[in-house]
Amino acid sequence: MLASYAPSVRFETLDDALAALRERGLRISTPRRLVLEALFEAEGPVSAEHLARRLELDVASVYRNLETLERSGLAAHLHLGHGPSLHVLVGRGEREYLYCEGCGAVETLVPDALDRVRAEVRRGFGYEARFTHFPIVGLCPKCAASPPGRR
Amino acid sequence: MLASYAPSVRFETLDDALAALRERGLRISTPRRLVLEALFEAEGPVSAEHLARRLELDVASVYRNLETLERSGLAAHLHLGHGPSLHVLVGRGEREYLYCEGCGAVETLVPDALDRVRAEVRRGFGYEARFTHFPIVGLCPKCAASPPGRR
DNA sequence: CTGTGTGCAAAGGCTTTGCACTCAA
DNA sequence: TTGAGTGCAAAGCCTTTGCACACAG
Repeated sequence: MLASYAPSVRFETLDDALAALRERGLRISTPRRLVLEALFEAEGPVSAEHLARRLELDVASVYRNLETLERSGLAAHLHLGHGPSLHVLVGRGEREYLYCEGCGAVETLVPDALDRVRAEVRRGFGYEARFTHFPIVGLCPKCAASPPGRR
Repeated sequence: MLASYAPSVRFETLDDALAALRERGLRISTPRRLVLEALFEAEGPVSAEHLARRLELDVASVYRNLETLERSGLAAHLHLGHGPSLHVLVGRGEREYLYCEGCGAVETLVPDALDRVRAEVRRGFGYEARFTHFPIVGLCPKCAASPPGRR
């Protein structure tokens, strides 16, 4: 139980992901493969702009591919504060983050780390909270300790 | 205890707010007063565009005033899903919301409603979660019950 | 009178869309 | 061979900025 929002299928490897795309009748163009590889190699969530620059691809193509990957259940995007959307691979677990508004740090969480928080929201309001699209934002222990530091 | 992010000063009335602006050496122009009044009358968070249209003001002026109000601690903005930022008055308590990604419903919470959720985040990760800037997003009881309904 | 705040217009980030060409299947 | 996917360019949202004028204090 504790349904969570884990993907129903897990794509652990690049080949798994490519196979899934082929099964959907999608083609494996060079840009598409590059984007997918870059997501596999990424340390954390990345922006379309970042991928385009790093891979020397047109940003429009990157956006279209990210959308395709998202519709295929291979990738997802999330919002950390202001600025561009960030993209991650789905299927290897880590989909939830804690974002510190003080120092900008992003802490990657293991899959069920927020289950107790979700349970608390469910208990109080009946809402099934998702923290995948809009992660929990706050102040990390260090920033929470330092001077009031508004904003 | 349970510090929360309640404003240190409370502005219950329009006159309180106007006085606070004057104290800061800010002028009370007609557009500024209209924006403030509209925020006092608003049912919930509103966009700059909405205010501009409703008040027949230039949208740039609305944005500037919202920023001024925010810097003065009278207003705040938050992000509910995609789309424009939404603005609310600070100082009358309600600053936290639950947003349903299924049906778009926005549930306004009383000031300390999320204290137990915050406590759970603190307990688990040492983070001091803020839900004022990026509210908790999920599925309301009704949407959580209905078919899987991705997205 | 002074300079803060205004409307209008232009520009700036992020993202999407139109279009003709390329290349995966 | 053919249409899905590409690069390039333009446009679309949301928001900010520049500038000359207006008006609050």
